[in-house]
Amino acid sequence: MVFTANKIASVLKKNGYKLTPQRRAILTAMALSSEHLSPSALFTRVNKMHAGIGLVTIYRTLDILVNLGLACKVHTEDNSASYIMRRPLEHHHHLVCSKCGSVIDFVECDLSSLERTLAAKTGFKIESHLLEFTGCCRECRKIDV
Amino acid sequence: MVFTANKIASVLKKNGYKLTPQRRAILTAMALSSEHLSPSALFTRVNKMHAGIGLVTIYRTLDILVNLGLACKVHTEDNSASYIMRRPLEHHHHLVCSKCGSVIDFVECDLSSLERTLAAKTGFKIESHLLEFTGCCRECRKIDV
DNA sequence: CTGACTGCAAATAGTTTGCATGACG
DNA sequence: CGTCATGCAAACTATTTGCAGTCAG
Repeated sequence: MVFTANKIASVLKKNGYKLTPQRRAILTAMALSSEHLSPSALFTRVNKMHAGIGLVTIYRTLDILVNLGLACKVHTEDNSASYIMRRPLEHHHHLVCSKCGSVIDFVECDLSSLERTLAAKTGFKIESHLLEFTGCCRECRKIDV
Repeated sequence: MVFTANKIASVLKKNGYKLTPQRRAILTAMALSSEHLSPSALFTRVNKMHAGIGLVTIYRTLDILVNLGLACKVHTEDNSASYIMRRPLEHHHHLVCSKCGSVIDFVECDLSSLERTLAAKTGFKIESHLLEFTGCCRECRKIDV
């Protein structure tokens, strides 16, 4: 379950941010998408619903969302960032299709024992981890043989 | 054990690439560093040893190394890429210090059962995975307290 | 009202490309 | 010697910043 646009809107307010039509449109567009969107992809979608919103506003809004922990940045192969609404509470990871770029989330991961081992061996204080599987999704396997 | 500059040089030759002084300098600089280096950091180091090498050449050489599987790209927090010499044969992952950027490799990972579960659930043919821990290394913990 | 927000344009930063010259093999 | 490699400058793409006008609360 993803945060709804309304839910996020109220979090924004609580943190002293104003709720402008632009921000509403951005939140709605993000909530409607289950994939990660690059700032410019989001820009395109947002402008279909509500023309005239600047790319800069997208960047600034994404920045706020990330700072509040409502959205998260995703690593992509090309050099641009992508953003996706964060699931409440859930720590999650991605399964990325190298052909079509579709992304599936998953929450399963049991790395705590490995984490302890590594911490003990290296003296690191481990703060987070990134786990990403790459492969070929069901659809692309059909096409490609 | 990291590839030595010489070892890599011979792989380059085998693959039909010419061995220029610029490439030698880049290989040496990379082999000397245990951390990942961004193209511009590498540029700085390379030019200390052998002035006059263009940043463009760094990019082109890194590209070749990645294609030959001799170096690999590392994810970083800012939007730039970093590269590090790859260890021969070994499948490995990184433990990255968020303070100083040092990288420790490790090979331990047991993700095969998770991989099977995900493959069954999603229909993906999983080809590879990326696992990266981020934290604060022993040295930086001393300094920072 | 008033400070926060927006859009524009211009500035940065990272990376790529076109092209004439230069050098490895 | 021919081809691949290099360096420069310019092109591009992604992102950030300065600023004056606008609007939510």
